[in-house]
Amino acid sequence: MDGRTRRRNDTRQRLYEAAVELIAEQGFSATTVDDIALRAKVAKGTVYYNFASKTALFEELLTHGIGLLTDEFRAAVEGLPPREAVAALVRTQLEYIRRYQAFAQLLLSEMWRTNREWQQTLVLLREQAISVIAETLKAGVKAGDLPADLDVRVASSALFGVGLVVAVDWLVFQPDRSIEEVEQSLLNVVRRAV
Amino acid sequence: MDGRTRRRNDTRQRLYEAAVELIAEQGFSATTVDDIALRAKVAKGTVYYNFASKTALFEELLTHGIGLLTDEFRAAVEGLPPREAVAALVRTQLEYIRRYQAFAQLLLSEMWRTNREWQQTLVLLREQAISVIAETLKAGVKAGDLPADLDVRVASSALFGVGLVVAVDWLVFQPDRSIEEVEQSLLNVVRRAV
Amino acid sequence: MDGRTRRRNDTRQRLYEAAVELIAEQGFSATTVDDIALRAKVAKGTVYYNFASKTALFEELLTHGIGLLTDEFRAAVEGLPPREAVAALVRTQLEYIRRYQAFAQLLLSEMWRTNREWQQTLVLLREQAISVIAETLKAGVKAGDLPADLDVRVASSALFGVGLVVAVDWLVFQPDRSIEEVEQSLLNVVRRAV
Amino acid sequence: MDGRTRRRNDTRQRLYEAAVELIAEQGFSATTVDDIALRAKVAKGTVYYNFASKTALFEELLTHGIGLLTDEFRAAVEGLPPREAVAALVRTQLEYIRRYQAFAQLLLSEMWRTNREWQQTLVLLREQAISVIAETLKAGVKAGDLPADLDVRVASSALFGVGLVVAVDWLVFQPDRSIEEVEQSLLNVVRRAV
DNA sequence: AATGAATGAGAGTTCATTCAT
DNA sequence: CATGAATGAACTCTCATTCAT
Repeated sequence: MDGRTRRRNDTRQRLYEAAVELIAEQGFSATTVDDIALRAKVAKGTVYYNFASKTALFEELLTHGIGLLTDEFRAAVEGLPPREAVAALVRTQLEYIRRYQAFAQLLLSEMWRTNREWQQTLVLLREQAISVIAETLKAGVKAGDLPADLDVRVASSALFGVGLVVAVDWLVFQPDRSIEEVEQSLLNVVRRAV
Repeated sequence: MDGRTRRRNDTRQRLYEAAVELIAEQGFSATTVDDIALRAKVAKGTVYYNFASKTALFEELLTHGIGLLTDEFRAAVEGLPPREAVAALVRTQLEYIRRYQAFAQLLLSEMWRTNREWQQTLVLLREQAISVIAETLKAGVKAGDLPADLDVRVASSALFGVGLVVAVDWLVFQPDRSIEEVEQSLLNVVRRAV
Repeated sequence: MDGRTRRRNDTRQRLYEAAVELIAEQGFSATTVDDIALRAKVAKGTVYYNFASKTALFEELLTHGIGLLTDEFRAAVEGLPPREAVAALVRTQLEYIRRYQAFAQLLLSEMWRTNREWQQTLVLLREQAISVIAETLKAGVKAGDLPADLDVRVASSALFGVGLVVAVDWLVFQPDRSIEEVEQSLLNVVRRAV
Repeated sequence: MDGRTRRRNDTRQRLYEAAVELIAEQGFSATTVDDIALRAKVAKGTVYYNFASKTALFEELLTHGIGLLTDEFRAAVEGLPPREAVAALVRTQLEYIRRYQAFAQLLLSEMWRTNREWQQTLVLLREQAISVIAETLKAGVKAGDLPADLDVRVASSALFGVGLVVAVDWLVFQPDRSIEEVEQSLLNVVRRAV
């Protein structure tokens, strides 16, 4: 990687971060390209030098963020027996949300919208992340470690949503409490529930 | 109420409904006043004759919607013993979300944002609704029906969020499943959890 | 005049007064029909019941106001010898401006504009008022009481303008000084000048 | 100054000129931003790229214009004995008004309004310009060249107003007469008056 | 690789005017 | 004679996007 490419990657990274934070706070529409450029400390034109459009920047950002989560999900369950794998998923999600709080907020706000340009992209990405959960649950049912009548589709979707909403709620409204407490409570509930 | 007042209230009601639906689908910023007027079948100026601004319309709408939920929560727990009261809250929330799906979607999208004009209003309203849950849980702990070590603040907040996200997820992504299933699963989980 | 007509005249008078004050303060365009109705304590529709349009209200108001001034000019010079007549005109103008301060401000603001709807009306009215001054000066020149080389057209126009600007300046920026002082200064200057 | 800065200053200058002319003709409220952009031959957005708001453009314009007049006043009286200095002020003002006719018209229309956003700015600027006149008169009184009982505050204010109204009246209603005549008449009157 | 002045379509808002009551 | 809810054209202002430098 030569100097130019490195510089460019730097700029792109700064733009990603600026965009995630701002969109988490205000939403996509309310965040202007001027805002993003200002926070990333580049000129407005630079945004368009690096991304085709505001929407493209957002979509790349979604893909990047959820791809990361999916990868971490995959790594977490690798080789674990079903019940431990479920616990690992919960821990991984919480950990991820703590690290990328703004991105999590953004997901929570956009995931259950309809009629947005990037809806299709988002649905696909969601599917991707949830499928790791679903596979884990399916394996558990097959192995007899989880109840045979567990509705895998509903359960994996709910697991994902619950983790997201509980963690973000904690970060936004009760930031004084330790994440371990939240993790413990969630794990307890999940263990009893499945 | 004279003819004029009735006409005006009609108009306001139509505007509420149009705005809720559109904002649920697209978010506040992406929804234009033209859109709202068009769907409510009034002229754009009429929106401004009835509300001071787009933001004011949204705030009145939030106040109205959450006020309704809070009232239903209050009515639901009236005179019930703790564990039944908790179940009643869950049922009420799901019922409410089913009836006012668009409003629920809107809440899910806006509730965990920060830095928006109406944030303060929203935090207050949230407090209002959640306080009914908190009181119910507190009474249950006091009566010995719920675990003595239950963290009421975390639990009520989580209960509210989980209901919201699971129900909306169901409405958006799995509308083919019956609400009773969802209710049953949620009740099971909640019962075990508390 | 029956009860109805009296009531109507009342309303019209109130609207006149409200409009004059507001237009003096803010100008014609910046004054809204809502403002006028509010200050006159009538409903907005009432303005349109009494006047064809905002512009018509303003034109009637100009005609009425300058007509009054012209009449007072005429009455003031009646039968006086030239030099006394000039003094009388100055005194009359000041007196008038003191009584109808808002209207005078309004005149000062609109009289030297160009390209406005009512420009033609205003020019005509101005001519009307100034012609009384011009006739007085002409008679003075003829009688040998005023310099033979006095440019009547320039002088009458200047006399009118100077009186207006000095008086309004006094009312707006030096309201603590007595009108007699202003009158005395003006009379001195005018006497020496002609 | 680089190319970009030069381009931008060009644009700002063109906008100043377009705005002055239009506001002089029609007044501030009746002049639209579209009008201004059209006459300056730039896009509407460019107005807002260069000025925060229509009001801000107007205020900058006022500051710029009266600053210029004040500077010329200062340069004109520099080193002159009192009576000559007064004559120089009159000549300077007339010359200025002839050069910037539209701005003078605008001043005449706005200076004696009340209750406008920029009123405070205008009062301050007026003070600035008039203070040069006042200082000149004060020096004359001190030197014994002007009557000891001259009310400096009233006189300087009147001098400013009279010059403005007479010159603008001449430009608007008697553009056929030469400026020298007007200057001569004004100088005569002023000389006798003080 | 980056910049920032300029653009114009489209957003929120205002307001003179109409009309059913 | 008077009202005030409703209207829509026209306004001020915003912002994603372009492009010459």
